Amino acid sequence: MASISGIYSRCMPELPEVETIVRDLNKVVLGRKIEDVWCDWRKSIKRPSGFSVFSRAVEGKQIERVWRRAKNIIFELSGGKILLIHQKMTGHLLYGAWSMKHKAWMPKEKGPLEEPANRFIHLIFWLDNGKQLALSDLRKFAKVELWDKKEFLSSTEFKSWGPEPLEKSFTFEKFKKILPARGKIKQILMNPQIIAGIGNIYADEILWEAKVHPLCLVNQFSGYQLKRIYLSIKKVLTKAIKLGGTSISDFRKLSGEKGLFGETRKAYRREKEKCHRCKSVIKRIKIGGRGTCFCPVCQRI
DNA sequence: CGGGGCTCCTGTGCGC
DNA sequence: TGCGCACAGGAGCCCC
Repeated sequence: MASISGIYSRCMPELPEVETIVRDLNKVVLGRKIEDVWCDWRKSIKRPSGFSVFSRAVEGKQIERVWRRAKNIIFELSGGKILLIHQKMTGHLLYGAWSMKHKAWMPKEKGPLEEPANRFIHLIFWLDNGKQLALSDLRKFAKVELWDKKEFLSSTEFKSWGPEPLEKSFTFEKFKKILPARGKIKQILMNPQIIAGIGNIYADEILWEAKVHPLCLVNQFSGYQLKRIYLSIKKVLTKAIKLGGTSISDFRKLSGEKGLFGETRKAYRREKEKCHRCKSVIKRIKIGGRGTCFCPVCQRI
C-alpha cells in the first residue's frame, strides 16, 4: 500500500509504476463514494472546461473500477463516467488522511486531518471512508479528464494509444508489425502511439538489456536483434512490476520540501557509473531532447 | 506523412 | 555568500 499512502512518493511514473498504483488503488478505493473535490490548480483539469462542472459531475459518484491504459489511471465511476488521471512527470497519487493546516485556504470543515501534508498537492477527492485521494504534482504537468465512458472508448485519444506491451496479444509478430519504417529505436520505444507505457527510464533499461545502441535506426535491425529488443521489453517491464517499480525508480519518503527533486533526478544520473555488464563507463547523450544513458561498449548494434 | 521544435512548470545547480 | 539563468522532461501541438 506504500505506493499510494500519503507520505510516500515515487518518481517518473511509467507503465510498471502506474500498474503498481492501480493495483494498490484497487485494494482501497473500490466502492468508495467521492463526497467532495478540491483543486487549486484548475489547469490540470483539461476536461470538462470549468471546475464547477467537473466537481458537480464527480461528487456523489462511486468508484466502481480502476484500471490502467498506457500511463493513464482510469477510474470508472457510477453513472457511466470515466475519470482519467495522467501523472506525467512529477504527479503522484496519494491515499490517506493528512493535515493541510499550513494551507490557509483549506476549509475548516474538511479537517482535522493527520500530518504530514505535501505542499505540491493540487487536487483532493474526499471519500466516504474519511480518507482522501490526492494528486501531488510539483511541475503541474499532470492531467485530469472526465469523460462519458462511451465517448471515451470511441475517442481518438483512446484509439491513438499503441498496444500494451505486456498483454499476451503483444506477440513478436505484432511488435514487428507496429514498428514504423524508420526512426531511432529509442524514440520509437518512447512513442506512446506506437507502444504504450514506456518512458525515458525503461526505454534506456530495455535497450541496455537488449545490448542495443539507442541511436540505432529501426530499419537496420536483423530479425535476431528485433527479437532481443522485443524480449527485453517484456523482461524489463515484468521485472519492474514484480518489484513494484522499485528496481529503477525507487520509493522515497517525502519529507516536506527537500528530496523530491533529488529523487526524481537520481534515476537519470547513471552516467559516469560503471556498466553492470562490462564495467565500462556509462555515457549520456541527448536524443530528441531527452537525456539518454547507455553503455558505449556493450550496446553496439 | 514525418521529423523537429515549442509548450507547460518549478526546484536545482551552475557561473560569475 | 548571492543572484540570475539554463535546464529537465511526457506528450500534445504546430509548422515546414
